[in-house]
This record gives sequence, structure tokens and C-alpha cells, in this order.
Amino acid sequence: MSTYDIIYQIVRQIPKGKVATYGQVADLANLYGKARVVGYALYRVDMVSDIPWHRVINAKGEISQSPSRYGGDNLQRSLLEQEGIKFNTEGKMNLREYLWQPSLNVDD
DNA sequence: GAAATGACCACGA
DNA sequence: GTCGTGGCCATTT
Repeated sequence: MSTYDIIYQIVRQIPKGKVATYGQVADLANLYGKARVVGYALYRVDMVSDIPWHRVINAKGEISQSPSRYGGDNLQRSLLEQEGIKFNTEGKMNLREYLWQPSLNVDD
């Protein structure tokens, strides 16, 4: 158990068709200002995990990616499109529409 | 134990 | 609203 696991819990709670920013997840994980830790967690997460990492994006409403990722950027976008999310020419999405509104339940 | 890494955010312009 | 810089902190090696 560690800060890491908390992040997974949050990401798992992201409903389908919605997306959350790192800052949002970090805040929910009680890690306000430590968004980098969230990024690190998703960086270590595997696609085979139960974590919908593709629903986590940066504050700009865009998909972030790692330089050493297996072209996951393309995959992630496809997954989000399957969720019903559409991207504009800039490859961004409408956060006003798709941004997940987290619940206030800190714990189960 | 210390240095390096990391998918970022807040802030100022 | 975007872009550039600083800094936060945990995880990894």
C-alpha cells in the first residue's frame, strides 16, 4: 500500500465516456500539487492492468505520452473514441463536456 | 543512502 | 486561451 495504490483507486473510479486530468486525480488522491506522482504511477502501469489509464489526460485536455511508449498515443485516442469522446483537429477534447466530475467520497 | 527520473501543474507573460 | 520556466514529490536504480 502506498500513494501509488491510491492513484489506481481513483483512476479505476473514472466512469466510461469521461476523462480526468492528472491534477484532478492527484487532488482526489490527496496529492494536490503532486501531479507528477500520478504521471509516474501511470507510467509504471501496464495496459493489462485494470486501470483505465487512457482516461487520464493532462490539464490541456490532450493526451500525454511517454517517449518510450509503444505508440500508445494512437491506441489511447482510439480507446477514448470508443468511449464516445471526440477529438478536434488539435487532438484535444472538450474538457467542459468530457471532464469527469469526481464524487466527494474519499473512501469506500 | 543519494542521484536520476517522470504520462505534470501552477504561475507569470 | 496558450507558451515558457520552476518546483513539487514519490518511485526507481
